[in-house]
Amino acid sequence: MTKTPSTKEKLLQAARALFWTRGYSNVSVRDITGAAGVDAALVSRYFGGKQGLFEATLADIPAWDVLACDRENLLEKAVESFTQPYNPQTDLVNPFTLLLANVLDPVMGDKIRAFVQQGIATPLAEKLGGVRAEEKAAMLLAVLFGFALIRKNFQVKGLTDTSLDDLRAQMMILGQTAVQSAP
Amino acid sequence: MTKTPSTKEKLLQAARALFWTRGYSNVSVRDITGAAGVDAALVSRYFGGKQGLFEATLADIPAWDVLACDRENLLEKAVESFTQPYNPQTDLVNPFTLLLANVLDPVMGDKIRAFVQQGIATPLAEKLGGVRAEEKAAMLLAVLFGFALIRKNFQVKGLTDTSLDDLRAQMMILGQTAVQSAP
DNA sequence: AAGAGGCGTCAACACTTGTTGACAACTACT
DNA sequence: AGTAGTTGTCAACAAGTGTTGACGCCTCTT
Repeated sequence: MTKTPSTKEKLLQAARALFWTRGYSNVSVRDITGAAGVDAALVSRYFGGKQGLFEATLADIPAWDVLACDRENLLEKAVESFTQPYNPQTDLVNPFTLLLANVLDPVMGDKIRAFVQQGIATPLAEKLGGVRAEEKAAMLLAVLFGFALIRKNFQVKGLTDTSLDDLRAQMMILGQTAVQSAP
Repeated sequence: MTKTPSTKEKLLQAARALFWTRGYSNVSVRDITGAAGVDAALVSRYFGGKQGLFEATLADIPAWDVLACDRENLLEKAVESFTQPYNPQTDLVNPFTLLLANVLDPVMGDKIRAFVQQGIATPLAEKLGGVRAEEKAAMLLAVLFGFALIRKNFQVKGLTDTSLDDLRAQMMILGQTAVQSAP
């Protein structure tokens, strides 16, 4: 049986779920502690404040496992990780929405941008290699993030109701196009 | 000479500039009135409150002029409108960032989604026509919005420092791929 | 038994938020 | 001149924000 999580873990879990969907400024400390079922004062006690709690959730983001696989099936893995079924429960491990939800925040924006550049874009460019690696990596990220944005956040009709297999096939074509350098 | 704008116009202008960059919840009424140089009480007087002011800026969005041109040069116009130089002053007429900045807002999200679907995605699908028009339109939007997201918001290196001509060429290829239906 | 340290609860704080109503200044009309 | 309507100013409000310090409870050690 799973042992009951500690208060610190309960706070982290609730914070991640809320920051993930609504962004730093749209979530209050009392929202988090209310969802976690603990007192509001414990956020300052355990994490030094709301900002510290947010940074703890940020540090908690798993390394994007796509970066760990070979160059050949990198594209396939990337597409797969961005076309998972729409399930808030399991999607928590996907850092995408947390990044999107907070990049505009006046205090957290810089942190988010630095994370995307150093933790995602630069390693991806190194993995891709070749000429104009940075540009190709950025284009691929644009395709992936744009897809997730239109599907999950804007919920535009053509992407929310199509089968995952069809979507993945389309995304593979787009991804391959993105990583091919113009002559 | 340009006649001095009325208080209402000054408020709308400042509100658009701030909501555009930081999102609804990250902007306070006093931020706006401070930038406009007017009293904070006038927001409630003229627009019925902060929410009314936001909706006024939303109603102020010009119809996406790309939707007005022919089917042939639609793609070129769309790419062009999304690859303008990074200029906050002129970019105010581009609805993109206002939409992105507020789609996650707990109170404004629904309004934004409805606007994107009815004001952009559906007309674009009708313009594209053919089989799977909705899907193709959504994919094209994903490419366009994803590009703007990675470039302007995340400021990833490969897209911020490349020449506009190169970027446009790349985007044209991606856009054409997006609107081609899989067999 | 007595003390210490970790853990949670409660009330309160200083501050910002959006909004309101009273009041003054000005213009336009009779 | 007098009056009505508009427009801007000021102070204040209630609600919500993040944070702090005092207090009580439980467990372990001596």
